[in-house]
Amino acid sequence: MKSTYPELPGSLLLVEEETLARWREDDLFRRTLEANADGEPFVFFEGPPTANGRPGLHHIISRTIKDLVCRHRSMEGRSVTRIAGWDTHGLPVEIEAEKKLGISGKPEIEAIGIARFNEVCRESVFTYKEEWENLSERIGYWLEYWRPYVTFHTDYIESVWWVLKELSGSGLIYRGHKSVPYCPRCGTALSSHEVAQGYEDVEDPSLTFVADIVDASGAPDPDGRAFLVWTTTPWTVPSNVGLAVNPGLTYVEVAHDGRRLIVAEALAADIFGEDVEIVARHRGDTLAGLRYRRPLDLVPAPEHVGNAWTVVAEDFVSAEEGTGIVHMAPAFGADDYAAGQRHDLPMLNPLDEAGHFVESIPVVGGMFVKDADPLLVEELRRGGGLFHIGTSVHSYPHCWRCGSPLLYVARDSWFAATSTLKDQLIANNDRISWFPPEVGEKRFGEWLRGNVDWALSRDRYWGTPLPFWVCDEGHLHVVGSLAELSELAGPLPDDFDPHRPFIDEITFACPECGGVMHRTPEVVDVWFDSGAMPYAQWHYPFENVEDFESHFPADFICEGLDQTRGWFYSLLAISTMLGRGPAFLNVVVNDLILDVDGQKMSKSKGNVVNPWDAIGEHGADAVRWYLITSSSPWVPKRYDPAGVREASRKFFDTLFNTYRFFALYARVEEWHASEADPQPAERPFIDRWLLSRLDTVVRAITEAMDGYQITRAYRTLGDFVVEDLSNWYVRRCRPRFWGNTDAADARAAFRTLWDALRTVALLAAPCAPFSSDWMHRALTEESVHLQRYPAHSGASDAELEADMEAARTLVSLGRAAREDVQIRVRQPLRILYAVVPGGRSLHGALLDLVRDELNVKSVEFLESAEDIVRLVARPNFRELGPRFGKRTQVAADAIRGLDQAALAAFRGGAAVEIELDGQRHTLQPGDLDVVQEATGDLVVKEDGSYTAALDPALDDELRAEGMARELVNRIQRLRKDAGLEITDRIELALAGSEAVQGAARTHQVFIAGETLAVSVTVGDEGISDGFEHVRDTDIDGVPARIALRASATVG
RNA sequence: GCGUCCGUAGCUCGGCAGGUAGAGCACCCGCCUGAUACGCGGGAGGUCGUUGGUUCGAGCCCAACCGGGCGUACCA
Repeated sequence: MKSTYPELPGSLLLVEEETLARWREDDLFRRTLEANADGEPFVFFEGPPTANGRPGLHHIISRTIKDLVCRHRSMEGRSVTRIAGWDTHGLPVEIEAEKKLGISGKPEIEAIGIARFNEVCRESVFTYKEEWENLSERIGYWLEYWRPYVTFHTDYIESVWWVLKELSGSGLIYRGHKSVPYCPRCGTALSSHEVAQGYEDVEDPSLTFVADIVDASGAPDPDGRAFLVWTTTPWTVPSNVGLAVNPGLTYVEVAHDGRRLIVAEALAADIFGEDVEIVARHRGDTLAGLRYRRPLDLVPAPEHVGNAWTVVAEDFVSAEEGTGIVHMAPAFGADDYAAGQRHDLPMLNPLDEAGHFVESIPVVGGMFVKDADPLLVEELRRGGGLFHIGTSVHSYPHCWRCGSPLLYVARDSWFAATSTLKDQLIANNDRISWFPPEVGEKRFGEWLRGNVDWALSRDRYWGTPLPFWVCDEGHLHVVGSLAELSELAGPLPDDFDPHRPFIDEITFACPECGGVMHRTPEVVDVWFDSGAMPYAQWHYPFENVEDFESHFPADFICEGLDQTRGWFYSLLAISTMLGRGPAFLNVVVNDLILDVDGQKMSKSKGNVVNPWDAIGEHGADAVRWYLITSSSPWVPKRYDPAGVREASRKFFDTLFNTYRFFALYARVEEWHASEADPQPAERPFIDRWLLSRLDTVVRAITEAMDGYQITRAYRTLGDFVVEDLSNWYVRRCRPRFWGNTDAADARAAFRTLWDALRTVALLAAPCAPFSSDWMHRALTEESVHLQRYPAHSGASDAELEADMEAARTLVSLGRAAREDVQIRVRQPLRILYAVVPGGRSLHGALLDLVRDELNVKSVEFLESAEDIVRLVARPNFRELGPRFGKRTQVAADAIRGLDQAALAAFRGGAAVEIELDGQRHTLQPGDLDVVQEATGDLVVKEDGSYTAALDPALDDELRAEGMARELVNRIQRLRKDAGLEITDRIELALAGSEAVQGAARTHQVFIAGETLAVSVTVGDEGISDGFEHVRDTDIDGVPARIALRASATVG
């Protein structure tokens, strides 16, 4: 049994500190895992962050959601495995290492040596590991950091190899020569989802050049005809080997400066102006096969010329932009490459690995491509081939890590043939529930429908080495395990590190031809690492086979929207290629966190919020609560510290105050939950109401949580705590908690409030794990995180709740009426007339409650006072619409026009008709509401179908009572100022005008009772020297004198 | 360009299968002040981005447009 109810620490921050210490002491997280070890699994996958970057505020939102969902399921008894993960390979790490070593680019890396370079990578991988772990702990994100999966660990790599071997076995791995996005700085190709991360608007040259037509022998065209060609990449012009036209478009020859320039007809006016001189017209297909002189003769002609420098017909050519004639450089463009293959166009690639022209090229040798643009334009001008040069802004892909503009270059790469499984990818995606759905259906769905093969290889150093060995004959052997490798190549050392450069040295005899097999030098795309985590986190299939089977697929994952093409895709692509269906079944997507002004947070803008600052200022629970309740996770969220403060004040302060109230009196009265507490059915109306509300709230929250509508769930809880629990239940029930002579009633009140607080703690636990745990321990001495989440019992009573709703609405209206006539609530009034929709009327305790709240002697429901009532018809469009169609408004007008007698009759159940265009229609009960409006000297307030009419008339009796209440109010203030304890008894003397004295005498017993006065004397003569505290005061202009002293009588 | 989300009171956001606009904060007025330097009540404040359309009736459905975010795309 609870010995006592502890004081709340002074702030949320202190509550969190204290709770965090308890968790550490109790090793609580592990205990929750152990408690549910035999429960039905709820499978969660942690998307691995890179620990060589610091965690930001945006990480807090997804981590809060992850934690919230996992805690919720855990409280439902599910066994939730929450293995941490670290993404440790790839370009981000390598770039960091380059900086650390003060080098840049592949030649410098290789000069230092791959061994040394990778050593630095390995060291930097965990730079911020501790900060991540500490932040996770501080925000209450429970994750099994003691057994993380780490993508550079040998076991992990071995599982990735296994995956690759499986894929290879299914014929999904191939080496291809394709045009791929290529980062010249990093010297490697990128996958399409990496490219998607780096689009930026840039200003590029807009170049239009001339390509003179020649005949088969190379002689100029006798008519001086030439093509006009547009490009935004002048550096590709030396590599031009073809022009493409659309076979179906019409092209025109335009006389211009002695030449006849060919462009698409649709664009002629844009290029030459309205008064173009058109000399001839051609269909595109008739132009195909024409030869032209290459615009720049810098790159040596290839050995196999093929159809170089001829016009080809391609459907992708449009007349939207440029000239309608497309410059083709198959070495630098996917369309160009494909068309080149079709038409036997050669590839001219004068670039080195770093995107520089090779030294042997005249004019631009050794230059970076983008820097060469102006020189090439100048070169064109000199040869007479320049038509126009300008600039245009368009969005262009950049390296997602280093920011260099990407080049599209035809290169050898390893691919996974995902596009052959497009239908399965789509089918598997259909089995995933996305929150919000449109991300899955639209954004991700579109992406899948446009799926291209996954370029897996990276020409880099720090990554999972591709386990592909190739011999001179071109035979491929994929190694799927370390055991297999040692079988082929001899024993491996115990501490074998599968990374480069060591792995590169391993060779073995080709199983097919006996030749020497060397490992292909590339490493794998990091996204492949992370997408393989479902298997590799268990070192599957080498170990933990059962663990893996019971933890696939994930029931739930949650990451930022930016992972749509990242982790979400790699998980699905790999599981689909393995034939295992979707890797996850539910995914919550969160959007960006913006600053107060809606700007993206970025270091350059200096508007980044440090998560430690946010938590240090407001507390983790407040930040968590704010992030969850301010708006749905999937809409961009503006982070507003003022909003966090408000959330904190509103929810946490209210909840804490409610606890303080409970604890204060529970201590005084020494109440503890026990069998002696009355059963709910035996408790007063308001207790049963609160318990009903609680059950309704539990049901609503459960439904919302099950549907991953966590924002809705916690808004519901917040509203309950503030509106129902604190502002209504506690406020109404305050007197029941102290000095209550009805012991059963006191027990009922304490028990109800205790139950409510405890249930709120349980419900809040997933979202606000610290304060809920503090409170739950304070109430029960047990951690909230080892309890079961509340299940709704069906105890809710809709009638009860509707009655209370009606009462609260009437109270609200009554207050508004008092406001109108400026009569404060302390002044009693005679009567309130009330109308409640549906003919509901209130009785008993509820009626007392309304009378008490409004301080009126009686409340009458208007059936009994029809002489002061006017009936008003309110048409119900929902019913009338379907019945009257176009004439709904006419019918509504007719109903509004019904007279008092007709309405009274209708209310009484008689048949009433309206006439429309000569036709009579009998009104059905649902067609209209008959509402009563008060008339006369009453103050009337309405809200929907509610009406409250207050009689503001005062008489002497009411005035005296009002005065008595004012006196009580002043006496209480004086008591407080005098420093008396709540329970101290006093001796009281009152004096003042006739009104004061009269009221004091009439209501002496009342005043004494309210103020704990053992004696009351009235009149000036009563105030003698013996009173320590004397005060002259003023009650609405009436002077009064109050005197009191502590009584010797023990209370 | 295409796609998607968003646009509702000064600010942050609700608005449940279309039935005639809400909450919180801030502001103003009042009340309360023996759990709560907090609370309560009230008030003012909106042509629901614009324009059309469907409908008896549109914040909600459709179309176009405007503004913003994000995504996407090697249209050279």
